[in-house]
Amino acid sequence: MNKHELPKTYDFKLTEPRIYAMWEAGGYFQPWNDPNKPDFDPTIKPFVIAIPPPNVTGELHLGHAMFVSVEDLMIRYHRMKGIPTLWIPGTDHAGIATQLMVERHLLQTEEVTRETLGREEFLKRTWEWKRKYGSIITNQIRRLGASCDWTRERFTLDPGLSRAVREAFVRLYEKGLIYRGLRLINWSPGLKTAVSDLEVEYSEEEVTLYYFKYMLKDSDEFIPVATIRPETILGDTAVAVHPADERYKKFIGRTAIVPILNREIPVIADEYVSMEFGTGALKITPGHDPNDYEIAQRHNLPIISVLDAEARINENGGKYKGQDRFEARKNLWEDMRAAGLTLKEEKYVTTIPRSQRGGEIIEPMISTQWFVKMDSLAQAALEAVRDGRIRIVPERFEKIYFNWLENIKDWCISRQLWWGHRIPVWYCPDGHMTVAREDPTQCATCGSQDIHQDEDVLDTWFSSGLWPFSTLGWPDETPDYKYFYPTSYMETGYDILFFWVARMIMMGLEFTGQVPFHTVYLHGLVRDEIGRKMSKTTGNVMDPLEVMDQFGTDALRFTLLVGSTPGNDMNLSVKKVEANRNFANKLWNIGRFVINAVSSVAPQAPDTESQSPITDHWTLADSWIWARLQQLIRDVERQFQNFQYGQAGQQIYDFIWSDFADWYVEIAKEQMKNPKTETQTAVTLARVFDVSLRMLHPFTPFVTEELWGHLRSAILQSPISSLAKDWPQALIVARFPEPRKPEGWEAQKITDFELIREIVRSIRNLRAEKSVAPAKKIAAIFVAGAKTDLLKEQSRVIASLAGLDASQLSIHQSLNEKPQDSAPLVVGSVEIYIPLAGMVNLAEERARLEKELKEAESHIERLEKLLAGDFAHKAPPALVQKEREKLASYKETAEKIKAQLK
RNA sequence: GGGCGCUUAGCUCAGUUGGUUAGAGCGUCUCUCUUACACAGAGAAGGUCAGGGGUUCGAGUCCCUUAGCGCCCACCA
Repeated sequence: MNKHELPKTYDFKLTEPRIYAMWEAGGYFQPWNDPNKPDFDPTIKPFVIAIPPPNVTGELHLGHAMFVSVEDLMIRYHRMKGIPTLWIPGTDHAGIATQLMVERHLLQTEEVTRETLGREEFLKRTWEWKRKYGSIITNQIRRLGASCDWTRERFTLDPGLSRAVREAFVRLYEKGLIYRGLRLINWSPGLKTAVSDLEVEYSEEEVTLYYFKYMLKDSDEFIPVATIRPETILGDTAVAVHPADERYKKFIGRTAIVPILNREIPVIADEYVSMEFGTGALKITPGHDPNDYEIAQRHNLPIISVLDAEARINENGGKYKGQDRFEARKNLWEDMRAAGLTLKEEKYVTTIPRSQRGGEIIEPMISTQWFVKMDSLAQAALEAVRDGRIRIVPERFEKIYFNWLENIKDWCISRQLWWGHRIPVWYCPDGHMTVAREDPTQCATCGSQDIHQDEDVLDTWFSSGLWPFSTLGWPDETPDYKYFYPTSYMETGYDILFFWVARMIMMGLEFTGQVPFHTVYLHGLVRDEIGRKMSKTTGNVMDPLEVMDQFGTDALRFTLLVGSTPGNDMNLSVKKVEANRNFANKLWNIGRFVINAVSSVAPQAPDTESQSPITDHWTLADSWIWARLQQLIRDVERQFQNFQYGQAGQQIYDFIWSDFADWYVEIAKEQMKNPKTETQTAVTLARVFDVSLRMLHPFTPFVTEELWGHLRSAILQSPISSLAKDWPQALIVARFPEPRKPEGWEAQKITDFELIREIVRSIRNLRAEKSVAPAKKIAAIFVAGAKTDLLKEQSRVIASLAGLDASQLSIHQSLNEKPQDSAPLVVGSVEIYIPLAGMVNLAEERARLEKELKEAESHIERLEKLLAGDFAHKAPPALVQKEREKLASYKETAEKIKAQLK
């Protein structure tokens, strides 16, 4: 009959790709106020998020699903508020990760290493790889429903962004904030590159602590020393003891002999040495230990490096040259044992530095690298958060942020890799450095044309740090940059607060003089259902693509958004996603019902212009659901303002399922049968459903868009078409509901309806208790007192929902004699008698009533005590009033029950 | 060594200006394929909100403390 025959089950597989294509083709992802267009209005403030760029060769994981869900929610919400909204997408070249991937691939397929290919060829291959696979991740982001402006997509190695990197480097250099120097840095022997402090992870491990003798020159005396890395003995340049240590005082200033190598080194005194720990004496290896390095600086000790790039012993290691560090450790120890220099070995638990990427043990090494001076940058970044220009949500991360920045050390930014932004510095044979924005042809100092560029590339995070403005055209003052910068929110996982967020803030302030965003929202990590980190080795990785295949994108998104709170990790289980798939389907079926109702409105239906559903002929249910909806809109708005997205989603869910579907829709079925109420019911259904879809859209964009389209066209083709006359083509740009001040009638309607609802529930309850067949209509007698009019008015509703026989239903203000052979119920001040011939067991009924009486009385007791105390004059009057009313109601109930029991 | 988070129904978790004997989903039990939906409907059972102390008229919510779990930061060989 109607044109809107929708299938019984929501088919997300067909719907999602179609809807996404519609959005993208419709240009909805682009800000409606565009600085590059003639009708641009610069006075309208936009809402902007720069996406955390996924690795260009990465694969979609739940971390992506999480940030897309949250950011798309933020973006869609603001877009629906009518704000010009821009979500800038893009990808990160991810230096180490990508280079490793390509290297591995080349080795597998062609059996070549990057070294044999050479730098130029290797980079060519990597670009090919990027071109071939780089769009996989962005397409997967699309599948999540991300409403990014793909016309503004960026890649960190794009010419524009590369220019920004150079600009940033040169400016910092010219300001003296970038320097090159020989320093002790963290070296990754597996990756053969320096890494920053952040890229080193420490894990507690059990190792061996080796005790040995440091023999003193020309003497049988020795100083006992302990180490966990015996191979570093080869690089020792001193033995240190505490100046006040009675045991070793006498050795200070003497000479010790390095085992096996027989090098002579001094015994020095330094307060750093702890007398209580170990043997109280310390071997000093400035070339391979940060503390020793500092001590060496104080005492002017030589620095000897004994390891090469792959952590093999170098020429300074005598006969151990060429041996791997662990091999050398074993061999050296054996030799020392043979020489009678060892004392003992014991098990020892300590923190071991490991590479975040490769997992191998990081080796501190002396090396020439590029650094960024952090003091002034960090200071500015601290200020920005302290003075509130940037707000971090949840707030507790501010402390963590402060703590890190207050203790920050210079940032090693050079990497011995090929894939990345090459350091824009050229050297001539005389050692002059030329630092330039454009590739120079000659040395800036001496004019020599024999110049070569620094071999190293920059840390990936250097370019990521520029992301919020480099994507908008900086350093040029482009229209996009001028309008969209600074961005609004920065949304990302708390695990990259230091790596990325802090650096963006520092660089943003340094280069643009503005905070790059005013709000940082940090989400938690997604873990498996029992809280374990998802990892390939544990085998508990959930693939978002599979989850979406099985349950749909909306279900996954809703699950990630609801039940997770900012900054807290969440445990994700398939069960939850399934439950939310069910919700999408529930919504779908509510939609089918609503659309059907709209389509069946009689042609001569009256006009529906009135915006308020409160006219004389609107039913209690109509008014109630509308009032509840207004309440919900207010709650949701508040929740959005406070970043409580999960809470907002949950409330919308509850409203739709528990209020709208379970109650209003059921009542609507009855009202639709009555020509008098048919139209208003369809209108109410349509309105409430429309608003629900709008509110839900940022959470579950696909199913809501699809349903809204059907709803809209159903309305436009119906006699109530004026309802949708101002609606746009697509829900994605429809207005998000605005909260209104509660109107006077709302509270009363809600209270009245609650009574009806309680009455229905208690009758249903009784039916279940008495095992009355569900289809059986039963009689009922109501004694309603002051509520008589209300009940009379609602008798049809009560009858249909509670399965009563309308012809055997009577409502009295009072009754002299209580009906015989009936089960008595008391709801508030209303008494209900259900005649159940032969099924009423007097003893049972008494027991039930007594139980209810006891409950009411315990409430009375509690409330009386409460109201007799300080509560009555200390608590807010409105609250006291509410409790008084409750007490009165319980008292009435109790009296009614007592009367029953007589 | 600092700092932070978590501990609420059998399970996974919500519960943000403290307001009155706690909510959801899943699971369990009883009914029902009632013309939107069995990916559903109706009903039910289930919690001394980790333990202790305090502030308050009132605490799951604020303060102190203890315990367990987890995370971050930190140079003790």
